[in-house]
Amino acid sequence: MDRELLLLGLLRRQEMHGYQLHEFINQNLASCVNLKKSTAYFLLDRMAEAGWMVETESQEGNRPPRRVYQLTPAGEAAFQRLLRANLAAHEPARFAGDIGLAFLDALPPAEARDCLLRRRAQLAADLEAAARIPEHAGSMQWVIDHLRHHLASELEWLDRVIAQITTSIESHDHEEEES
Amino acid sequence: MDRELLLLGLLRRQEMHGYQLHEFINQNLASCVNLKKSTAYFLLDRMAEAGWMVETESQEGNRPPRRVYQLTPAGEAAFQRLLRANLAAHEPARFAGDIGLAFLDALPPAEARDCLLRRRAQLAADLEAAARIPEHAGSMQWVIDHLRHHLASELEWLDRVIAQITTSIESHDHEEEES
DNA sequence: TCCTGACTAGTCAATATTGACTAATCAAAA
DNA sequence: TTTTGATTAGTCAATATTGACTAGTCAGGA
Repeated sequence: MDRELLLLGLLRRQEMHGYQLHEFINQNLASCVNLKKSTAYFLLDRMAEAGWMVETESQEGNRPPRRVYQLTPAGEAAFQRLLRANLAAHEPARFAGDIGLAFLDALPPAEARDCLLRRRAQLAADLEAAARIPEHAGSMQWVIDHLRHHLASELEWLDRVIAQITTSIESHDHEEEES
Repeated sequence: MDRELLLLGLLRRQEMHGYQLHEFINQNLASCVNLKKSTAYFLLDRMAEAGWMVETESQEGNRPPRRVYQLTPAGEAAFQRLLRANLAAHEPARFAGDIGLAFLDALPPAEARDCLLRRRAQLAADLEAAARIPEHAGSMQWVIDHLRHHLASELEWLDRVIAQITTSIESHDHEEEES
């Protein structure tokens, strides 16, 4: 449903062909959705079927022909409906990374810490990358702000986890010393 | 991949049947994964196929027969490998709710604010629910802590968004007054 | 000029995921 | 007591998603 909203929203600003849509999304909106090319075409075809948009073949030079999609009034109506639904609902995020944490005690603490430090490095890199994203026009900027806020919050939390594990390693070391 | 890790990790503590696994996950680990019953059975069958676990039919009383799964050494090895991979990688979360925000300017500000206030209510309710989750044993507690931290951070951010929209509505009102 | 590797644009068979269903058991109300 | 609704346990056909592929274009170097 949300992916449809995204495609509709982009086509609403200007008509585009499939490849272009997929490209734009993966470049600018990777933090919201992970949309593969084949999925994009599937959704576009289905929405065209539903009368939300019309396809037009377009040959530019002698490049391969491209299917250009443009919104119909029914598509605009669907956009309005989906937009309100999306904004009004809180879709909780799923953290696949928490699955590992749930079984953290299956690993010797020192090794757990090593793994998490590698995770931290990636997270920190992502945060820096997010800090370097240039300003975007209009409300697209909210998405970037959110990404930054979220990554910063994640880093803060991960550091707390690592600190606690480090403490537990140290106290364990002391016990070793004393025995 | 992560879902496999989850099933392996649970079966590692004690053998369980499919329904029980699905039940436990949806009760306690809904913040990490959204695993439907049919998906759970599909994954369990596949992992049994791969030799990571063995199925045993078990009839208790005259209840319907249940398939109980228990880990093999190959399953334990897979668990160790997947656990390290999961812990060492930062899997960025996707926020489907950001798609709506990207098109926020398609709505009159007052209406956008109404929608977001409804989103806020849900988020606040989720946060309160998370605050009431009882303590869990061992490292499962990290998952709950993470959920609480994340929801609090989200609420903080959403409040900032709403505040800014409210400001823009007010300044717009003033312009109306002056004209 | 001809080759190579990257980009453009899209297809399709294989996989993964889900919703809707069956079918039995149990508790408790009518 | 028999009917209703909740719970347990799992199946399967329909949908959704993906990875691997085709096939043309273009730019630049040998």
